[in-house]
Amino acid sequence: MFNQRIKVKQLLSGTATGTEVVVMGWVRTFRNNQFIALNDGSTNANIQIVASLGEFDEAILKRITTGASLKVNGTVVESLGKGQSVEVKASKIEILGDSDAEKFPLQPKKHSLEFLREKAHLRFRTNTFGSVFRIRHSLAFAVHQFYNDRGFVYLHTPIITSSDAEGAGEMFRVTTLPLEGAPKNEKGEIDYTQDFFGKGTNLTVSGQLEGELGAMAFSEIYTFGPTFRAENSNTTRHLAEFWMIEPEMAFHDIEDNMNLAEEFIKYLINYVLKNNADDIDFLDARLAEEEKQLPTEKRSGFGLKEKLEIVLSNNFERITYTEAIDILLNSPHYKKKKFQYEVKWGIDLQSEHERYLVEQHFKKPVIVTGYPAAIKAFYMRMNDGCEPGRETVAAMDILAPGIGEIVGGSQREERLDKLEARMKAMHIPLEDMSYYLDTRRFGTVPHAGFGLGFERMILFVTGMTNIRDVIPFARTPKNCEY
RNA sequence: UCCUCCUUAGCUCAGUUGGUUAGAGCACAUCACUGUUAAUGAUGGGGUCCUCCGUUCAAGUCGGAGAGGGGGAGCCA
Repeated sequence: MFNQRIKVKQLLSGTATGTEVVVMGWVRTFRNNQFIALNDGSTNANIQIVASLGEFDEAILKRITTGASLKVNGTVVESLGKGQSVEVKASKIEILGDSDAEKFPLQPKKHSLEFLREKAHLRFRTNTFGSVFRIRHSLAFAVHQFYNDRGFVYLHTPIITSSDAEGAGEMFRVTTLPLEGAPKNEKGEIDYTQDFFGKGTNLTVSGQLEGELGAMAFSEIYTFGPTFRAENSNTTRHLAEFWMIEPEMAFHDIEDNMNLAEEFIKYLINYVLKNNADDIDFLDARLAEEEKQLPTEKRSGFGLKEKLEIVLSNNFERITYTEAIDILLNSPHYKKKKFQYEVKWGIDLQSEHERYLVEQHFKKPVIVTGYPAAIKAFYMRMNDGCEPGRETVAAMDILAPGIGEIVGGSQREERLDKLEARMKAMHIPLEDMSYYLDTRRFGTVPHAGFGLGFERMILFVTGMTNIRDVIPFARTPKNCEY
């Protein structure tokens, strides 16, 4: 058995001096031909290995370079140096894997995130990405814990789908037909009846519709999986492949939906503050350092930890779309004509409008409800008693400082006649969606749900600003490395 | 897809009104030192100045096109 080692995190959290240990990890730096900073990914902290002068072959010491992997036998001792309380005095050092220091791209110095993005396979070995991806793991775990504790069933919705009615953007086609010389039908179109599934199929853009089918039996379900959008979006907030959490709840109205979403977000933040305190502290310090480089007017004014604690201790502001428009119209910003896009009832809120509401006006997360029906999806429930010409739906978006839309959800239209009318008006073929309409035909109930962009949540919690830095291997237009 | 900025050593960057042999720190090599904390000191090697085309006696520097990247916008999570 090889793995009889102690992890660095455990070793640093109070191993008695005098204990004989085996540690394994990768060299971060080798100082003074004596002191090895060894890291195994369990924490950003390194264990200092002391290779006392004269006790090791010159040939071995030569091979202890940044990036090399080591197995070290030694004794835990109180450190004589100042930077750490304990260290391991090595009795035996074995090189598991050499690392040519001239070619290894990571140096004991600050690298740009852009550079590390190109070295995505090695960036896990840096402090920043170590923290980010340990937090990503924790958040994923917390998602399951949150819903499991509340009796939700984790439903695996399909990744390959023949449904394209969601309309949430361009889809990636899934096919085994040859690109050249694909079979054609009489109309000269590609004949998908000869394709693998006998019809056209795509990668899913959302598990929501299937999620609704599950909620109509289990009462409460959630999905948590990858989704795919072939939109040519080149921003710090979009990926072609991203992960989404979509709970769907029977017997819930829009208010229940908001309550759950707010509770969920706070739960995730709280979980990470408790379980990843070191990583949050590191990212907090890193962000503070970055802020110092910025001109005063561009600084956010408070730290990462502070921001998360403010979110935890305040209720999310809840306003209607109509109120949001009024706030914008009465804002000094509007009166000074600083908005690039027109503000009037009926528009979709632009990024600049959302940012103003969240970052200038309320300075905390905001839930906007009751959007105009004309700009929202077919499955959202029509609000009753609307002014003619101002029909709204029971939609809700949660807007977060620095991120924008982090959650999008709605109460679903459970009334068959209204749903069918809406689908017809939006030219959605009812026959293709018969399975979906069955939930309204047989024991329909009020229900609601939302989607939380997992990577956007990670951005918020880590204070990172580019979504490509919070997913291990980012897929974006013109970029699919690894 | 649109707007905008950027691309100089392995990395982070400097490079004057266009002018001879393009610099610094880190990294790397050699030596010295040895309880260091991104160790330190000395010496040394290291360049398709993103690519192509053009202007000019002369282009890292000016112009055009292209590629890659950053930021913003649209779309959205």
